[in-house]
Amino acid sequence: MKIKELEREKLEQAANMLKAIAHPMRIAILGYLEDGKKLTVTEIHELLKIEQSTTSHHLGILKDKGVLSSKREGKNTYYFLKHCSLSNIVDCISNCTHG
Amino acid sequence: MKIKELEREKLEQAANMLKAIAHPMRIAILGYLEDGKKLTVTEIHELLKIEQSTTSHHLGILKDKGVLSSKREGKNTYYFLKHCSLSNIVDCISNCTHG
DNA sequence: CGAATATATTTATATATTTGCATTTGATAC
DNA sequence: GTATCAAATGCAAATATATAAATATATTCG
Repeated sequence: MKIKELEREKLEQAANMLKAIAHPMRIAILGYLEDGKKLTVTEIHELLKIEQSTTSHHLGILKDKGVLSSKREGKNTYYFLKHCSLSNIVDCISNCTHG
Repeated sequence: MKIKELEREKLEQAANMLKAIAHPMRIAILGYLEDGKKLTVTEIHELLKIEQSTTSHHLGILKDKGVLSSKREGKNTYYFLKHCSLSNIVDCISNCTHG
């Protein structure tokens, strides 16, 4: 595999990760998961006041792209940040946003 | 306007900004614009080896969403980061990426 | 086992994005 | 003025994404 390919792949992975985050609801989810907090699908779906299936879908995207991890405990599945530093992205984008 | 609306709007703006960044070519562009560097459309189009019109389109998206600013000088238009701290996002996502 | 709760997946429709080509606009030089 | 270089725009086809409703899968409890 060429260096160039590696670069392209890495760029693509980075883009996919950012694309996963780049959605109002998913940014809100990340906002709730700062400082290593762990929340269940139901908790998030109630906090955000959106459909359960939609919530699960969003969490699935974030997990699939490597933003979140999950851990099942009994009936519940807890979701949490895979890399704590990802909170920086939300903080940074918030700073650059006037509103 | 309600607090909730403000929140929703801010989330949306943040999402739009991230969505603008969340593309392989546009991440690459941001990579070239670290440390306050300024580059023209042609320079970027040659660096990335993509069509001029495609380059212009990407730059337009980044500018429209508040990620980049531009400054015309004669025939050339220079593009640069609007907030230097936005480089942190690229750095952060690169760190969280294995590739 | 069956009922209840928590999550995930499937499906369909609507909407948005990416890309390159062709064209156009803008700025400079002659 | 015309020619030239730089950048932006309009368009169309392919592709991707968002949402909700319905359904399916797990897990626990009795």
